[in-house]
Amino acid sequence: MSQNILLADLLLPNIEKTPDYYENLYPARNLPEGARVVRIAPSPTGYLHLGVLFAALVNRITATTSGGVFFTRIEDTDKKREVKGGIEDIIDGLNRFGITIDEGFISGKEQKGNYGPYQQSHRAEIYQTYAKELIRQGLAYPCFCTAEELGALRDEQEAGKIRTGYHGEWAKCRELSLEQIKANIEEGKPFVIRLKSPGNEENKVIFDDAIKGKIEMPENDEDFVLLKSDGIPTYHFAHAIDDHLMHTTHVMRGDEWISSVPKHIQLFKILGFKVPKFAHISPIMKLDNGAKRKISKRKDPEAAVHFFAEQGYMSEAVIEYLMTIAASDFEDWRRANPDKSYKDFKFNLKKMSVSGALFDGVKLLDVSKNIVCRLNSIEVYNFVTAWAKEFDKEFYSILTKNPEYSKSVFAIDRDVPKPRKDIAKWNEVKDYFSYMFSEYYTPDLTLPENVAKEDAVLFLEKYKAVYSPDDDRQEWFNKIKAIAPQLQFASETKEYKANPDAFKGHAGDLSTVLRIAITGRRNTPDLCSIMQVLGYDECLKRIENAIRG
RNA sequence: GGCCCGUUGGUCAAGAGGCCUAAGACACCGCCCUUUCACGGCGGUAACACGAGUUCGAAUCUCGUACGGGUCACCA
Repeated sequence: MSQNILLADLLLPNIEKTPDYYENLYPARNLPEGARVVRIAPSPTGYLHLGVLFAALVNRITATTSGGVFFTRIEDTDKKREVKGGIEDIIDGLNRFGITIDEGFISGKEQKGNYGPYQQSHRAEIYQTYAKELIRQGLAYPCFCTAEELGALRDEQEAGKIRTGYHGEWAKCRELSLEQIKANIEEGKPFVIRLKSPGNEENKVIFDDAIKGKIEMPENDEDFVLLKSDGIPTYHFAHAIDDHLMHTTHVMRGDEWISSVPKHIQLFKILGFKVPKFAHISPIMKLDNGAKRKISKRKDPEAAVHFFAEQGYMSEAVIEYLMTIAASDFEDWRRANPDKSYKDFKFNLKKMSVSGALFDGVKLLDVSKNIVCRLNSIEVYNFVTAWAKEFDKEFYSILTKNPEYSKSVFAIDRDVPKPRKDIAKWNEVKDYFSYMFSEYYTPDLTLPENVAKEDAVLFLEKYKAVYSPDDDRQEWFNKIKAIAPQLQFASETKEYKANPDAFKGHAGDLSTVLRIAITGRRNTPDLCSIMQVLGYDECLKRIENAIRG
């Protein structure tokens, strides 16, 4: 035993505290029964990934539903992969999506809470303290194996068809004597600290995953690395210590971690910690050449959450869509509670899919339309201009040149009892309303097949004479109906349908002619409103242009 | 390859041995409404991976096969 204490001091001479110090520093949280303490622990290796957003959402809503705490912790123990500005990108990204953070990094720069620091690179002493304790107890040891040696070991195992890894008799450094270790250290050989795993592959470890259910796996017997040669912990070790000290009750993370759970459970037990509840979230998938695969940062633009901002999706829409994936009963709830915030939804982990869902951009569009159609013209104006300011400067200046006009454009078929459901994302707006802005107006004056050019011209001439900008919808259409018979068109559609041979067409066809003259399109929102917004002079100009054309 | 997990219409999914002649949503198609388009209403096409077994009875339980996914680092 004293050998172990000597070893501990030799390996980690600068560590003077003991685990008790930290146990006292971070007392249990004072939370009501049933409150769940959850977290996301992203590593700052790039921009905010859709999967991280999804995990954050699930954690957030779990904390909210249970009256618990949602915190963030930065897992920056791999300095090689670290990206500058990575923390800001992730945390600020979450904020932009309305994911509120109770504790930890609440912005790119600020941390909040009594269980910090919330950045693993600032917690080295804590991990080393626990590692030292493990060494003292003979549960961890130094390993001097080089990458080459480890590679050779692996090759040997593969050749002999033996399970690979640093376990059992393959764990050479387990047997090193104190003298050998001393000599190695004096030679300046780098070393890692490994767990002396008490596990046996023959035994089973069973745990109940809150999402996936009961899972049974062989016990861990690998002497995996606790502390890397730079004294920084691996994920596994940091996870056990941080989630214990931060009193996480539910570890909800991507399901790529499932296979490591035996390691984690073993660590928690060895360290004398209470094992948290695990919930492994299935990844969001993507169809690639007919094959399903996890959505990838490298291959899929939509993996980066920034993509949605560029396209002009509302963050609410993305969240709403993610909720439909997260909870199979969410859509039913939404129908019953159309006006509530998703935050009021009672989230149940059991309603999460066990297998990964394919990302469905078409469904997102639909969800998005349902949200946008509830906005009024002022809100749309504000959102579109905010979007354009960042992603379409030209459109921005056009929109803001005459804000009142722009707002009246967005009011068309919107500030009415039954708003139109058309726009899903802001980058569609320019094209959708192009005819409302002279800069983008490129008319296609092709007439429908059933209307002759002469009739169209004649109609426009007659209409021009009676057109008044003050006409309401009723009056507006009445004028078209009044002209119809003069051109052998039916005033009423029913009239035409009852006796199609008696007419060239019906008033609807003529309104299409007018629509084409005014907008250069065959399909638009309410034409009467469009003409009112465009104004008399502009409409007249366009009608005359169409007559000439 | 070892170890885990999964497989219900094109997609998301409900489903916990008889309520399944298998719900709903998106997409698609048709009809109605309608000045176009959209909205809305009504209707339609379309699924339990396969094979054994247990059972009076299986989408649901068991086993096997196939396929898909994850994981096997001093990365997280």
